[in-house]
Amino acid sequence: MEPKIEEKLLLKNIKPTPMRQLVYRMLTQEETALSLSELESKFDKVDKATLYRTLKTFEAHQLIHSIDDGSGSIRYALCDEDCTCRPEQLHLHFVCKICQKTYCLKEKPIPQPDLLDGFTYESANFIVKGVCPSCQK
Amino acid sequence: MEPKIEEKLLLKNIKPTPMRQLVYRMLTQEETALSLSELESKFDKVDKATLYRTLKTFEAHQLIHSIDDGSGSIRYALCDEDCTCRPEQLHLHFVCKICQKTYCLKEKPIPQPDLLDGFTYESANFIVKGVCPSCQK
DNA sequence: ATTTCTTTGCAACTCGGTTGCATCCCAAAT
DNA sequence: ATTTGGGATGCAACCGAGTTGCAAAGAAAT
Repeated sequence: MEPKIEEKLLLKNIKPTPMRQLVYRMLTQEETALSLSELESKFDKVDKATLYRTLKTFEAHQLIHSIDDGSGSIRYALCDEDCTCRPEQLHLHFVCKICQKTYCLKEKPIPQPDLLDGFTYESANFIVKGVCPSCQK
Repeated sequence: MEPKIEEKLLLKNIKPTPMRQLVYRMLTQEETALSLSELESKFDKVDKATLYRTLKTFEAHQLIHSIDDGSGSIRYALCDEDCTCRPEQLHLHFVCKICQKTYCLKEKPIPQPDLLDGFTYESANFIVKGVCPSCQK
C-alpha cells in the first residue's frame, strides 16, 4: 500500500519529500475533508506553516482540492486519480450538522446552474447541510 | 422611501434604533452582498462590534441572510419580504471573479440535491463563480 | 567540495470575527 | 419628575485561522 505514495506525488510533479509523503498518507486515511487545524492535530507535532505550504503545493498540483463548507475554515480532500478540477468534474460536498464532518460526494456532480443573462459560469461550489449516515437516529 | 424603514424593522420584531435604521438603509442601497468590513468602510465612522451585532440581530430575525461565498468572509444581503430562510427558498449566489462582488440571484432557486442513501437534506449553499454582466466586455 | 535552489521550522504578523465591560439610552415603574 | 432595569452602543482587547519573513537544513547541480 505504501510504496505507491512516492509515485503518486511524482505523477503530479511534486517532489516527494518525507514530510509530503507523511501528509499524503494522512490524507488517504481520512474519509472526510479536513481543515488545516484538524490535520495539524492529527500529528504529534508538525509545523503549521509547513503543513499549510504542503497543502498549497498539493492543491496547486491538483492532488487535493479545497472546499469552503461555510464553517469558516477551508477543508482539503484528495482528488480522484483522474481529477483535473475542471467544472464538469466538480462534485457536491456534504456537511453534517451534528458531527460537523465534511464529506466529498464524488459520485454526485454539481448540476449545471441556470443563470441570468450576462452571467458566465466558470466554477461552482455546492454545499449541502444535513445529517450524515453515522449520525442518523 | 424612508418612512418605511422603522416599520420593516418592527415587522421582524427588531427595535428600530437609529443605528439599525442606518444600517438597514445602507443595505437597501446595495445590489450585492457585503461583508462586515465592506459595510464598515461604507460608513464614515462606525464601531465594528456594533455593526457586527447589528448584523447578527438582523440575521437572527431573518431580515438579512448570510452567504459564505468562499472569499473567507461572510457577506450579508437583505432577505425578501416573505423570506423565512427555509430550504425551499434558498437561492443561488454568484461571485464575480473580476470585481469580486457577490450577487444574490433571488429568482434562481437552489436545485434539490440528489444525495446518497443515509444523508438527509436540510439546507444548502450553492455558489457559482464566473464573470458578472458589468465585467463582461 | 562549493554553489544554488528548495523545503522546513520558528516566530511574528494580519485580518476578520468575537467578547468583556463600562456607559448610554430609553422605557416602565414608582 | 425621579428612579430603576434591560437592551444597545462604543471602545479595547482578545482569538484563531491563515499567511509571511527569514534563517537553518537539505537536496540537487556544478
